[in-house]
Amino acid sequence: MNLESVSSLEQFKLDLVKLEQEQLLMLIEKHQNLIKVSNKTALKKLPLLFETVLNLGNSKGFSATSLRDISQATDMSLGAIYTYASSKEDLLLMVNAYHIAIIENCYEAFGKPYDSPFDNLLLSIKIHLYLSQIYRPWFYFAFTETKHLSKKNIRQSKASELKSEQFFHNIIESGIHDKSFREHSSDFSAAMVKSLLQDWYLKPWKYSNRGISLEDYNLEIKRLLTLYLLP
Amino acid sequence: MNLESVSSLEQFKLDLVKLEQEQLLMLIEKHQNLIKVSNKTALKKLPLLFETVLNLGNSKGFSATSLRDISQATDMSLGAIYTYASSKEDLLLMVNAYHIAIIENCYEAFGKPYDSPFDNLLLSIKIHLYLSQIYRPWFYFAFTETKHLSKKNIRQSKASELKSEQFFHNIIESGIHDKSFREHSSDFSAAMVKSLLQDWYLKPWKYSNRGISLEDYNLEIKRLLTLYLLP
DNA sequence: CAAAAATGTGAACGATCGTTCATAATAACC
DNA sequence: GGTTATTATGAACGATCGTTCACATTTTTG
Repeated sequence: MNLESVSSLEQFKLDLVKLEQEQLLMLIEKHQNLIKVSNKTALKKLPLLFETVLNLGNSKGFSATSLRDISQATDMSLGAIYTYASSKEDLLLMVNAYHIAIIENCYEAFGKPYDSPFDNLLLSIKIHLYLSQIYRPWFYFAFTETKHLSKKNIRQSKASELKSEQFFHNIIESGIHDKSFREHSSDFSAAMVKSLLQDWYLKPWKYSNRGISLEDYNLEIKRLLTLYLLP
Repeated sequence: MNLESVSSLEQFKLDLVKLEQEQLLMLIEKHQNLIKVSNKTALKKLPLLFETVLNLGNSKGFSATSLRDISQATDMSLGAIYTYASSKEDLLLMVNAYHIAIIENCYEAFGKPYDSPFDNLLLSIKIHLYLSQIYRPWFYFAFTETKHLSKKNIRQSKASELKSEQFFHNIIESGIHDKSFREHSSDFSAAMVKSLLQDWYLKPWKYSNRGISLEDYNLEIKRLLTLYLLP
């Protein structure tokens, strides 16, 4: 993952594949005590299982989704599912851990490469938009189904949320500090950016109905921030 | 409900009481065929039932909430609950219908009283913030639990969402038309306003942790829109 | 290709779910 | 205050849930 990856959504998607494989393998090794099949077999079938959990979970809710639903949708028997995950809750945990790992890794891979805070801000926004476009089912799932996690995992989830907001916050602070940004509340500014990014994956139907593309949306955010942040 | 109601959250809350009673009674009359007790009895006990559904639903999800949970939390027997609602789904429908009725009524009561589009916009924002503060449990519930409704009700829910966004959209359009606003995309501007309002009730913990009050938040939105919309 | 290892199968189990209903308790009425 | 109308109760029922496990099938190995 490098600055060229972010030249288009397609390029970004391509460059993600390697990271996905790595993270999936790491996940399997971490949960080895709960997985009864070999790494190779798990690597092959877990993606389908994850995809199905997200699809069914997003359409009828995770707790309303039965293992029989998942079994039918994946063409795996009930017993087979239990060789890839030790329980229904475990399935949830793995789906979350997998996506969180990819996303956090992706953020770290880019960092803040530019001198200009504004450019760094725009880059982070683009990355976030791309990620939420590609993993939209998970972003939506994570938002609406966090309540089914344990208290510890809910805390972790909120922390991760704050961490990414802190990322925007820091960039904005540095812009205010070097006088390239107006003196706004960086708390509010960061929250605003996050809420705009959120709207994109929480209400996709709104934007697709209006024929607003990802690039359009990205551009509008840029226009807004230009007027709001730059003197 | 009039312009004085919006002078403070407390005043707003007071003025809502009458509307709440009216709408609850209308709801009961509408669902009379599914309610086995007298209007008077229903009027007395439904609010507790609604509150409990929202509380439990928001903490563990609606489909993971059993009628035995609700029974325990309300000190009503299983049988008693079935004299106020004919099924679990009905409970959900009534909670939704009740709150939607109040909120839509509230919006209609105010309309667009000012000549200046900017003033009308600020008023609508304040009303929305007040409503989402008072009925936060429902706003959150409606957002995360829509998927448990029937397809018809989901369509209705999205329509209601779009309707309220259209309200902001129209105000912004009129501002652009009379040259008091800059020439932005009113689609994006309206979506931005909505997503900011959403963040307030979807992530309340974020703002309370930072000691940001409702009035603070309202003011920040005003500052943003001043820079973004006004020439 | 036969033996061994790995993976897949789905009937069966106990728990819990939404819902009903015969009956008890309470309130309303004259 | 006795009678009727209204509301409350919770054991019981069938359906469905997550999970297990004895066994069948497939793949790998030597």
